[in-house]
Amino acid sequence: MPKIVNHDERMKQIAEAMWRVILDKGMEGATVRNIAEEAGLSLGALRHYFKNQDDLLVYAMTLVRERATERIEAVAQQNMLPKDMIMAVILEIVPINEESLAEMEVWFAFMAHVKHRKHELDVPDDGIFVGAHKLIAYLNASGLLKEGLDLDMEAERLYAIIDGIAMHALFDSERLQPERVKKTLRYHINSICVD
Amino acid sequence: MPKIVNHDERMKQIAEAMWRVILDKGMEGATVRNIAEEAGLSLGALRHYFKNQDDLLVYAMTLVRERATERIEAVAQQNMLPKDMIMAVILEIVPINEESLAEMEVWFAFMAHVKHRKHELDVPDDGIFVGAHKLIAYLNASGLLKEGLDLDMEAERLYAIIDGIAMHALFDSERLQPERVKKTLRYHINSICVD
DNA sequence: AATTTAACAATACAACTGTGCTAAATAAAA
DNA sequence: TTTTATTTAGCACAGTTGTATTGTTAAATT
Repeated sequence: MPKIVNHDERMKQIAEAMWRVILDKGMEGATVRNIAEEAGLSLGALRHYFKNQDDLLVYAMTLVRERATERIEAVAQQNMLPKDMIMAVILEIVPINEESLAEMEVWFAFMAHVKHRKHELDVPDDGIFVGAHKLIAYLNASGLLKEGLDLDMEAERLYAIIDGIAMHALFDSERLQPERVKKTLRYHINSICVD
Repeated sequence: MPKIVNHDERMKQIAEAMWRVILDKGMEGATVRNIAEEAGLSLGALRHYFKNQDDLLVYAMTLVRERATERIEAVAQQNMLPKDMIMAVILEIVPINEESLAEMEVWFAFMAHVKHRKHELDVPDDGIFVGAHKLIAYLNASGLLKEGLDLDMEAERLYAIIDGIAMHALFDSERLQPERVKKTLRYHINSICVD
């Protein structure tokens, strides 16, 4: 087969081009033409890889999720102190740098766009809910949690805080800068952990 | 037939029609034609009240914010126990019924849509940040806050929890139902208050 | 009574949309 | 080299978009 780049690689390049377009022009600017141009391809070429726009949309979303999951798992496999690991994992979700800020914006744009079409599109879940539960369970297993806490409630609360801060960091990045994000997260973790 | 309703009333009707369209079809379905049809008006009529789409967008956003603010202020003026009032105020923001769920969805759609156009559009702030600070300050003034809390951090955390839960209630309303929303919020408030 | 203005409706239009189709170019296999 | 499959480009198409223009009617003002 003609393999300057392989098929999957091209699909990823197109998906990444879509991210860039969304970052630059928002979801309303994410037309097949704009994406093709950003990817340096013709309309026909793009259509060769994705038979319609929804296919590309779902693929691009799934790829965002995969990339984030990979980063988190890489962090989780490092050998760190439990409280440090929790922080490190959360900081892979919450946008604190250019890359994760872009990722978050793309994900948000996707979610808002896809909200009223969940039934017709196979939209991936972000997995943060189960992640929050795992983090709380891990803290508990490490014996770091304070006495008398409700684990289920703590997971729900952590889940809300993660996405809340992520959202604020995205929409009000000037006010909620990386240092303040970290400070707030550390404050919360300390509030539920023994010293 | 002019003057059946006055000018401002018509503008509100059109904005409300826009909300309904967004709820039904999402932001991508919020075209001037769909909005006009939903409002029972012609394109020309709509254009008589809003000279372009951005004007309508900003007006509709502002109206969402105003309505919510009014509801919250009405609650705040009731004579309640501080902790109950805090809960009541937050429950006016977080979507727990059809109306506030719709409001939140519209607001979210707006935010996602105007994200990359903030500079050219005069989009209103939701005011929840200052609201969260006020709530914490009120709890503190009432002597209900636990010792040794960082007020600024508590406000930031409450702000994140409110918007995080709001977001989850919106996108995962099946799992995060009203009772669980209330339970989580009560859990958090109790965790920062003396018994 | 005459004039102006507010409140619409109808239509036109250029730009842009996703998608389908055809044909050419390219590379691999024979 | 020939054959075959993959990749790419270009364009047509029908539909939708926001907006501009023009026309009509009735109320308000003079």
